[in-house]
Amino acid sequence: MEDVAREAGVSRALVSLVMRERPNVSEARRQRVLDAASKLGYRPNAMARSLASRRTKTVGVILDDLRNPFFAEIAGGVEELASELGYQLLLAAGGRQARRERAAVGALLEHRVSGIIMVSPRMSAGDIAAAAAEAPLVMVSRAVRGVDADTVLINEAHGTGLVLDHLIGLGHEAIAHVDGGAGAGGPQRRSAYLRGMRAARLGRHALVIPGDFTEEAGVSAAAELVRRPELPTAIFAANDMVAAGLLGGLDRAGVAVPRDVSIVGYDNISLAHLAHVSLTTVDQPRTEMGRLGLELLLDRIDNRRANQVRLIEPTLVVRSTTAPPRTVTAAVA
Amino acid sequence: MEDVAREAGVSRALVSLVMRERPNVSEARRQRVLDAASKLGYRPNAMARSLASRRTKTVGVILDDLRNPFFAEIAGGVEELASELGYQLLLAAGGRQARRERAAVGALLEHRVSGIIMVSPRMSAGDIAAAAAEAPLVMVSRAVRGVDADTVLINEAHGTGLVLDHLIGLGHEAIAHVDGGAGAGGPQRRSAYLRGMRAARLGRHALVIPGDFTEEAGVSAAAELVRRPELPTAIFAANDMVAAGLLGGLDRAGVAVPRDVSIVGYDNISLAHLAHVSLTTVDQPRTEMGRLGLELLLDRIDNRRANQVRLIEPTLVVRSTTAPPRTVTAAVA
DNA sequence: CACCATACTTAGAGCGCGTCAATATTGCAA
DNA sequence: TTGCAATATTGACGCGCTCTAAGTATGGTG
Repeated sequence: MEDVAREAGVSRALVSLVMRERPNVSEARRQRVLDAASKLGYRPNAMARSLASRRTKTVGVILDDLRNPFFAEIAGGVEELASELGYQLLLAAGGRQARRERAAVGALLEHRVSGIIMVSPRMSAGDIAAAAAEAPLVMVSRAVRGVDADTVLINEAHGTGLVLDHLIGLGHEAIAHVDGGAGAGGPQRRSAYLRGMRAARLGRHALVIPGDFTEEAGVSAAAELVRRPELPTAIFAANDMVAAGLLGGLDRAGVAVPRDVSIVGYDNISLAHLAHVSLTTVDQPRTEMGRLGLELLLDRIDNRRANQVRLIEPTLVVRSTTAPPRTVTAAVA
Repeated sequence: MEDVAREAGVSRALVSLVMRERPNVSEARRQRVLDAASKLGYRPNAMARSLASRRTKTVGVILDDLRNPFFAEIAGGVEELASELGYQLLLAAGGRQARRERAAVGALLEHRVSGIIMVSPRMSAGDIAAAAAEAPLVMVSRAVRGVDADTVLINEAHGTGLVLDHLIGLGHEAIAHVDGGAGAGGPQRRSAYLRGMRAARLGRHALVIPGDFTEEAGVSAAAELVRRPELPTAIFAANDMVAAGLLGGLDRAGVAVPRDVSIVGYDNISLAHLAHVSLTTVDQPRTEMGRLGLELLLDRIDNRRANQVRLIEPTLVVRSTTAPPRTVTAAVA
């Protein structure tokens, strides 16, 4: 900085003012400073800057795994807005392990990120509260009571309701659910499913196949279902990966979709709309979720205010894996 | 740090030694310091640390877009290894625009990252050389001559060769190619395709449909192909997204795959192995590419040595979108 | 003319650490 | 006892910047 000042023939303070893009600097001097800087290849040192100013232009993002498109797309949304606003992104994956998540939080805090966005963390509520006490925190896709943080949530009950309404509207009664285990949204979708089935007086048809959010879970759920004496006429999968596994597993077992069984997924990941999959599914606007998460975070950083919960309404995307049940079709024919 | 020292009844220097996990500190004092630190909620300040030590435990990653699984999975590989080694990841997307990429590089350099991994950058060779002059650089999926950087490359010629050998082995002659435009690997695959066709004395059948790496390109390529008097018997798509678009577009046009046309993709992204897509494609080990990129980068950081180029050999994954051409099948029948 | 806003300089403290040299303390073996 | 290595302390400097306070120069306004 000294060198730049000397080169431009101004004081070090003025260089600092120019670098921070502060007003009350004449255009002429500004240019001379910028020219000198680029001539000398000078770049302000972000570390020194944040040390001195006690502020950072970085936010941390913690997610499960970048190789999971759901997380990658949310991170993409965060990144998009962050780069628009000149923020930097420090990214860490927790791999569904509370221990790794805690380590990630620690690393982010050591870097004094100005805030943290956690996407469906697996950590305990206590750990989350501890993190929230040290930095502004926004949770996406997980709710924890009594934590000083903002939350971006999908209205899972609504999404599940859309699925059931769609299937029941088609005439289905035997609607099974392959659940997502303990992961984000899994329990909510399962209980909304059970509630919905009872509300539609289909409680006796309710059937939950345990699973997780992987394609393998869908494959083995398919195997389990075909072993049973009777196949349900529709299956609501906890997410699209599971649905894809179901599609594959049922296909190999000679069960035609949607002729023999209708399938609905959840997430609307990119593969869902491919013509050869064409999965009926619940769309979650992931990029928006990421952007909204960062929006809340930045708002929280500079205006302290009450915790907010943003409920995002999912929508149903009807494609080709759902149709009226076989018996109904037969009756119509 | 002062406070921790006071609380533990030791000197500030000792706290520093403990925090840096240096040897020659007695276990007893170590524990006292760590206890005091956790009691006071002390966290070393990574900014101050790197300012003072002139070293950073962060690496920067620049890619196109996290919402593209290809990039997300490479980033996932980098993240995986980074977290194993205690490195932090600063991530930025360039959105295929040289301007944004330059800005991202600038931001990373201001943060004094200890190195940068660029995944198929769009920037000019000059810009890349400039970046390489300021920080250790590793490029993944793009080669630039005369730049002081390591490179992780896919052997595109080999991958394309695998595709053509497979198709020609099945009896195909009219093999078209939907190309990927100027993006990473696109030109290489196209020219390897053209070379391969000529080498197989099929030059007269060579047909390149311009496209890019999107599903839409595949859809419109399908439309273009069916408008022609004669359909090729096989199509080599520049990547899986294009292949997926082709599958969808051909399906809507009533062209059956692989009965009427065989399709081969490139990348083996997660959707490719789904039963309902089951795309024959060329597999690129993306996680490995990411890990290898970081490995090279860290090696470069602490042992200055000659530039390395690691050529990764892709493999062909034969699934259900390829079969002998119709005429041959008919002849056999 | 005094007055004042704008532009710029000077000087220096301090952000939270790492680093280093010099020195002190301890335990333990010879 | 001496000696020595392993531990620990002290004090000071500097990393590259921000920020404050106080001051100087310049030009325009009433």
